[in-house]
Amino acid sequence: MNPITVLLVDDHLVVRSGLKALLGTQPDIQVVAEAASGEEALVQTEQLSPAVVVMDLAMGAGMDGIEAIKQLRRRDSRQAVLVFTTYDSDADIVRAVDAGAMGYLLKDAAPEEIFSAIRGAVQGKSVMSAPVASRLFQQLRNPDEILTPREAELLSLLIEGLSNRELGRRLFISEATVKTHLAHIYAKLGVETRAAAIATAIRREGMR
Amino acid sequence: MNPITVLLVDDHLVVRSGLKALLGTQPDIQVVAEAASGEEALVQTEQLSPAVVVMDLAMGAGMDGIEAIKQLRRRDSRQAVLVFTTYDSDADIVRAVDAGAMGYLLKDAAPEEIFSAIRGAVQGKSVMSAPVASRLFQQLRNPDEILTPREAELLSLLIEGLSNRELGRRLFISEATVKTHLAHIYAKLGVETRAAAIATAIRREGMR
DNA sequence: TGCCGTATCAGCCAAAAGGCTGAGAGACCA
DNA sequence: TGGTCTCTCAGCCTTTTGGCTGATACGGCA
Repeated sequence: MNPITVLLVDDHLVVRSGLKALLGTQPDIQVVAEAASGEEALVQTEQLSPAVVVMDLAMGAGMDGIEAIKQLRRRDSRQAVLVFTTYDSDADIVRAVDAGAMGYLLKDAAPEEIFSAIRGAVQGKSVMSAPVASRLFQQLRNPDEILTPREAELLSLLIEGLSNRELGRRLFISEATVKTHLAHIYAKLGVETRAAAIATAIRREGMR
Repeated sequence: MNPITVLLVDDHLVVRSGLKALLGTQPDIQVVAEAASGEEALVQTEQLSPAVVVMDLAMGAGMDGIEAIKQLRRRDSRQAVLVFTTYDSDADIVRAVDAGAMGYLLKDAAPEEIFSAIRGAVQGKSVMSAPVASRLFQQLRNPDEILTPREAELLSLLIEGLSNRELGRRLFISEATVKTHLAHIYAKLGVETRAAAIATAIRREGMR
């Protein structure tokens, strides 16, 4: 049986080599190429059609990981994308999954976990580190549970179309505080603008 | 039977006197006060409790008519507010009705129309000039019909949470054009910000 | 032929929103 | 007692939005 071909995408050489060495210990996994940026990843994928793309989200310059995943999805390539990153922020997890990632691994994951994630990915199984999975499930089950009471209150007014100033007046807090809450809400909903937050919140049913 | 007490609110003296003279011809209608601004209108209403407030929307300085109507509603006063204005823009009509206006008359309305509007208002009947009514019904029936095809297209992307730049790229037009379209959409939906536009559009069912 | 609606774009300016950092107070829990 | 979470606020700076004015172009309709 042919080995699973893998493309590594990470802007740090050390990480790439380390991962490559690690994966090299597995006879059924073969790293066929490396890329240091999202752009490079797209080109390499096009040319080599690896079975799995293991990608960091934070790329120093140019296209970031999320965008690269979206681009790959758009070309309806059949590669499975595994996110391999340092942090497990709520926002990144949601965005990566939305973009089409098959799995989400933390860099401190055990080697065996990484191997099985890659093997599972080619079979269409999605794998994620335990802490990541628990966060994601919590999100999916009830996205509002992860919002604090105050944040939920603010969100419910936000979707009425109020401005920051109006939100502040309504809740008897300063505009600065409103902005702080909003930043947290955006992070938790996995969006970047109030427009997207409203769209997301209203769509998640119940909030209308 | 006591005459219907009326407060006139308009920043133009000539309009007030003209209207006062006109209404003076009707024995069952009595103008008890006049105000030249939204603020003044609130004070006068408080003190005199007129049965009907006839108000222009465009006030030179300070609080505008829409805001004045909202304030009156908030104090849950029992006055009926009739909008008496020069223009019949879609935005103003919707906003005035939303704010709680009982009727919407154009300044070129026939005297008889004005009299009957005032008489109807005290009985809880809402009256509006024919062109106003037709616009409003069109809005309510299907708000999208009044949007041009291009505007509707833009709106459908807007509620996805895209920024102006992204909208431009997606539609192959400049950001300037996006802004122009947005301004028109806001006017037609009767909102002022993209956040409110999204909230409104999604709620009007069908757009989700 | 001239006007109107639609779609396109520009430039300028003010207001709103967002990113980032840092910080203090109170609650709760280990 | 010390850490963590939540809520609060500030300042600074950049980007995005929105308001306003004005302009060009095309197609239909009177």
